[in-house]
Amino acid sequence: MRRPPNTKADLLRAMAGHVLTHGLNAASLRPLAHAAQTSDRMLIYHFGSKEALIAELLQYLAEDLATRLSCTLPPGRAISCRACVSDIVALMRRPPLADYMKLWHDIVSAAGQGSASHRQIGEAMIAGFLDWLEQRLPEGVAEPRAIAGLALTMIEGVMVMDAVGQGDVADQALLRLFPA
Amino acid sequence: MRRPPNTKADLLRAMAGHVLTHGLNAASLRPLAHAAQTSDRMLIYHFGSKEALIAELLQYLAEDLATRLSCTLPPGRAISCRACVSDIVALMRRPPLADYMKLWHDIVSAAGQGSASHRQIGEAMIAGFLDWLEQRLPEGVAEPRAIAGLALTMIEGVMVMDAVGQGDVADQALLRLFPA
DNA sequence: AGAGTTATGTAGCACTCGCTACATATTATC
DNA sequence: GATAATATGTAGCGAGTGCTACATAACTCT
Repeated sequence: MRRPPNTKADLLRAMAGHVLTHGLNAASLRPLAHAAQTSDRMLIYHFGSKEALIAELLQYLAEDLATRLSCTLPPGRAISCRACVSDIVALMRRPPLADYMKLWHDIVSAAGQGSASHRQIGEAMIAGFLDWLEQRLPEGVAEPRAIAGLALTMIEGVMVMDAVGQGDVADQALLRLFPA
Repeated sequence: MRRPPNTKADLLRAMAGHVLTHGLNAASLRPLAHAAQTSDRMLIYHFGSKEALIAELLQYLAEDLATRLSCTLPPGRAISCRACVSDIVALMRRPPLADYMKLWHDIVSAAGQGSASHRQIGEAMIAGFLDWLEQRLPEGVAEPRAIAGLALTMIEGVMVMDAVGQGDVADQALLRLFPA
């Protein structure tokens, strides 16, 4: 294995792009293979099964999202809980992170339908987000873990409202969560 | 058309049961037809296309959910915002309404991926829920529409957290939204 | 009774799905 | 250079997809 032209990481990166633009439900082997300039035959060869491939792909995308989040927002603590949440929401609503939110809802949907692998990756993503969010809260906030949970739950609700075209309601709600 | 053994409403009721237990992604014509004791041929005959069928089915299910919500919770206003929200969440988490929440996330997922019909039905469901929720808030709440929006956005977030096994975080968040 | 509309069964088409069998390159090891 | 392990192409299988063509019942209206 000197310089394999298509290492697993290369494949994952290419497939991630496809999934981000077309969604999980359109993630069939042949389209994924085409996006990675290989064949369905080779995807099964590398990952064993579609289920295992999707699991690895979601893992890759989860780390990718976490990295993008940390790198895009200025490091350090927010000036207020309100600013912390509204900054994150604003970021999630615009490309390129908006695509990750569409994918996130695909994961939530599959997890709700009973897919253990989707539920696990979803649980881990929330846990990681929670840790990161807690670190971003302003200093001196009482019970930061609980506040982070409140903020994250609210953010999830906002993203749902956005998805069905009710972003205005979500905006009004955000204004009331942490009064200025 | 005297007594057609299978009227459209009969078909919709039977198919609704199937979709509630198996989800939207498993809603193919043949399984749906089997659930309604008819054939894919007849479903297309009655509804014109699968897309139109799903649209009518979701419309039916949305009205069904609204009816169940109104009939299950005791009529009248809640004693507090906190109780109002927690009663609704408790109801949504248990059968039979939990199935509607899984379906709801399927709708959100499809809407996010750009399906106009799913986005429309989702938008209408939120609007209806918002009206109903506003009516249930205690008397004397300032700006009840905005509070209903806050409560509903939070409820959506709680249901997402539940779907990925983070219901505990959602519970903690609920306790802080409307302090007792 | 004849004509026309409505309802339904049977068969099938063209396509996609995940996956596999088989053959064959390419590379690593001895 | 022989042998073995790794990597890849071609072709296809069986199942499922939405949908249609065709035939034919059953019923309504004149």
